[in-house]
Amino acid sequence: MQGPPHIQSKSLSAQIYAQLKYQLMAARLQPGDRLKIRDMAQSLGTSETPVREALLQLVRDGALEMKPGYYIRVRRLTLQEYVELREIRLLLEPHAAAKALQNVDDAFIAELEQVHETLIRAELEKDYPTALLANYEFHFSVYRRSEMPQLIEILERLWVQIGPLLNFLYPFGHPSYDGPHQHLNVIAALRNRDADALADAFRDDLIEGGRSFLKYLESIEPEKQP
Amino acid sequence: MQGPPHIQSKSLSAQIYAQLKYQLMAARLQPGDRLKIRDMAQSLGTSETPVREALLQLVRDGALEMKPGYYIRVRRLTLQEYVELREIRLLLEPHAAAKALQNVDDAFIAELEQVHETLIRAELEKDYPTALLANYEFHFSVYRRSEMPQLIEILERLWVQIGPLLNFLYPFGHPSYDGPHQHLNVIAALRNRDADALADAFRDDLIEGGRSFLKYLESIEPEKQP
DNA sequence: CATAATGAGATACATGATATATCAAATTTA
DNA sequence: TAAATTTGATATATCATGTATCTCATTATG
Repeated sequence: MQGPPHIQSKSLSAQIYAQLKYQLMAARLQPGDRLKIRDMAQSLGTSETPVREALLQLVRDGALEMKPGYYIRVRRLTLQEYVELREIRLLLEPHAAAKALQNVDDAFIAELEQVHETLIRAELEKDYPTALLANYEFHFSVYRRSEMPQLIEILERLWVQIGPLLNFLYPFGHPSYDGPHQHLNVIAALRNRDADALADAFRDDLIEGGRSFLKYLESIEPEKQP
Repeated sequence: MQGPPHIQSKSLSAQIYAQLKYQLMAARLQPGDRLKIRDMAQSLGTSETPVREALLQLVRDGALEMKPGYYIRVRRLTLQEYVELREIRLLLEPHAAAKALQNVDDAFIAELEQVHETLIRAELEKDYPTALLANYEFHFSVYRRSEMPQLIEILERLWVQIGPLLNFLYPFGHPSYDGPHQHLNVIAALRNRDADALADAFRDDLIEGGRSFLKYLESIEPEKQP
């Protein structure tokens, strides 16, 4: 999600799709939020067709759910679905990171540290949308260096499914930092050019980052989210 | 791809999407084949809107490629893209198989042997569409037992990207069986309830199955496919 | 209290209009 | 004369608009 979307010279469907994806990642939308084609078309100043097409793409991505003749809303992940997504991410993300290592230079590591600082600052200030975007940027700026575009596509789809849930849970369950932040292990591993340590650092970040979310999800699962 | 598509009581887009997906897996379409919205709408007896929507889904899946104002055609994978997809599959498919093991019983193994026999018979008779579908069925009937629906979704998307290429290459490059077929190792591992052996068998099947494709792809890559 | 009819709201689809990319032929130019 | 460029015709996707249909909630009814 590189900056706010100012796309041009693409089809309208594609532009709307990109906008929505950004909103899903940037804490603008929460699980269960309903999206109405007609309203969106009006507020965007377009017709319903491209809106509908963009929404259908996101349904396919698993970010939205649709009851055919009736409504479209931001998908609500069950606890079980969240766990499954995490399991898949554990298979893919450490691998992407390890592959990225060969394309990492010192300048990149410096940039990454900047992103991490932005994340920490935003968390302290309780600016969760910024924190979420910084976390996204931290992970994907590494993954992108893997030069595996199709793997990155898959990972983007996984993240856009989880995004709204994080938006909802972040204030309650963001990592607590008893120990050092896992991102620092990532940076250290990059410095040492140690692929195994790098993969492990991402694995740990995923597990630790998810732990508090999981705990919270378990506690509210019976009653479901609003 | 369970049998020919006779879908009902779904949205038109979804029906058309399912049909196209089937055709992509069943050797009806080859890389580079062009798909025209208007023609398809006419031959299906529907309007253009649902056709376009179905095609857009498949573009999103990576099965089709589209030059925005101009054409839509079956995607042509480059050698590099094929290799990347195989790398991703190697991360996911053995895992899915291992997870499936706990839900496998003897009746299932017997069914799987039937599917494998269908595959072998079809290959001998050079009935490649049937062989491809049987191979699909062999793999996914195992994966489905993993009870990881989202992982299976991802795998389906990977296969639908590769499908047309296999349709094109199968006559040239289908596995040669110097040794025993890897599917037999799969069945043996299932019988022994050996998760590691099962994962390895799928890994080997993927690598061996891809080897001859790769060789062929490399030989024609410079000039590209028709 | 359970069930059936009714109505509002939203999506799904069909139809029609517009814009744009490509290709080929004609024209210009070296 | 040959090459390159322009120009126009054609085909196609894209988007807008209008209509039909479906789902659910509410209310009426047995």
